[in-house]
Amino acid sequence: MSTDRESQAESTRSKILAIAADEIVCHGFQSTSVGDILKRAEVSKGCFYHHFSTKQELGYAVLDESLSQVKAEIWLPIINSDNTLQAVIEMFNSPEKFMDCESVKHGCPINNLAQEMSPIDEGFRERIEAIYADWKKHLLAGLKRCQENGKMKKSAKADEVATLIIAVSQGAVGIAKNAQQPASFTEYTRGLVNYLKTLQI
Amino acid sequence: MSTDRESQAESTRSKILAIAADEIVCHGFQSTSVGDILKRAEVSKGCFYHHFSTKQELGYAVLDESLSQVKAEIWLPIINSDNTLQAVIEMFNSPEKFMDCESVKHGCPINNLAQEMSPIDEGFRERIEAIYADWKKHLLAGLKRCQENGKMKKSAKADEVATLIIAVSQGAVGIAKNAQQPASFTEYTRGLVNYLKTLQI
DNA sequence: ATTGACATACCGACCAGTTGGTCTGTAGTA
DNA sequence: TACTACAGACCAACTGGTCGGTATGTCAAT
Repeated sequence: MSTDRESQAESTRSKILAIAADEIVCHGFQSTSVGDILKRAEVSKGCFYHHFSTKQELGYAVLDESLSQVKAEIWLPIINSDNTLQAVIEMFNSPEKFMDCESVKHGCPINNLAQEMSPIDEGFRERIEAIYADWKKHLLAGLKRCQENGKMKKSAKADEVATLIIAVSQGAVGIAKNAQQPASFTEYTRGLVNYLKTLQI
Repeated sequence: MSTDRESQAESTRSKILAIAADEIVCHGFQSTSVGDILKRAEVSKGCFYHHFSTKQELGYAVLDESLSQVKAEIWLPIINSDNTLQAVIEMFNSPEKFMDCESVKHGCPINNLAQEMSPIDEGFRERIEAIYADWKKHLLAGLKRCQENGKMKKSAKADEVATLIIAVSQGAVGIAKNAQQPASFTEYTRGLVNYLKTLQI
């Protein structure tokens, strides 16, 4: 059967990918050593370079395949809610439901890569910009639905609210990462939450 | 005279410091090579390690002596204004007066170091947290002055506004850095500006 | 059913280049 | 003589990446 061998190979690949993702959030991309990934994954150098032609390609793969879960875990519930505005407020009120303490300390993996790699690697930049654009598009759609359903004041400009939410969340995640404690996230987010409440009907 | 020799040494030191600061904003701390600094500064290794005992100590010195000017250039005018709220709005409306195109591409140097080094080096973390706390303290004082002088609604909670401003500016700087164009800064900042205008009297 | 050609998945020694850092030495000054 | 300010050869550790080899499987021809 080809399946056994192929699925074995696939699991090796995803093992490398998962460990690489972890190493990258901990040390950043440039300071992540391929050698360290090999050790933790208990995989030979030949094996690694069979699956990924360069370290850069590994980085792209981590971004594409492993980090798409940020969207699924954090943004999708908000986007798909029938009351997006309320869902955003709840997320900021109870961040611990979405982010554990570890991820606060390491920050948003996408934001991390954005800050480190965007100025020096166009491949990273393009991918990350696409992610931000995607978030904004869906968040905006959700907010407009709120306005149509009478859950959000129509006087507010939905696109400005959407970008405000994204900017604050990225800023607060960064500040909380620096402080190394989740409480800072709440502190730097409270002003936005209270503003968003004034937009509710 | 001792002065000649000492001032010569001091200028060597500050030359290293300035070039190191530039290298660090361009490549991040960990990926900045001491060797590259030596080449650009036209200085020998012995000279470098005479002035700085380790690369880490150089990083601290850059943070303490070189990057603290960010405050002076951007925040001081806002903090010292007799109408801080208005000054903040103006800053967000005309960011090009405060940040040239280059600095948009490299992002806020302090935020860069925060994101890179805070989780792995307590010395960097402490210094950066102190800077943020300082910004917040002075911004808060400025906003309270606005309230007392009847330039800002007293119904707004000054501390929440202050943290909101900081979070948005950090988030927007990061997003603009990723987009590699100043226009994004304005886009992700507009929502805040319009909110701040509603607080003016 | 057996064989042999071929591909996949992996192994690990090896490589040139770079890293931060050390050490010995020296020119000028006090 | 002793100290400061520098010079630069040198070093071990580590970097990402290469390359020849091998074990294991697929598949077509016999």
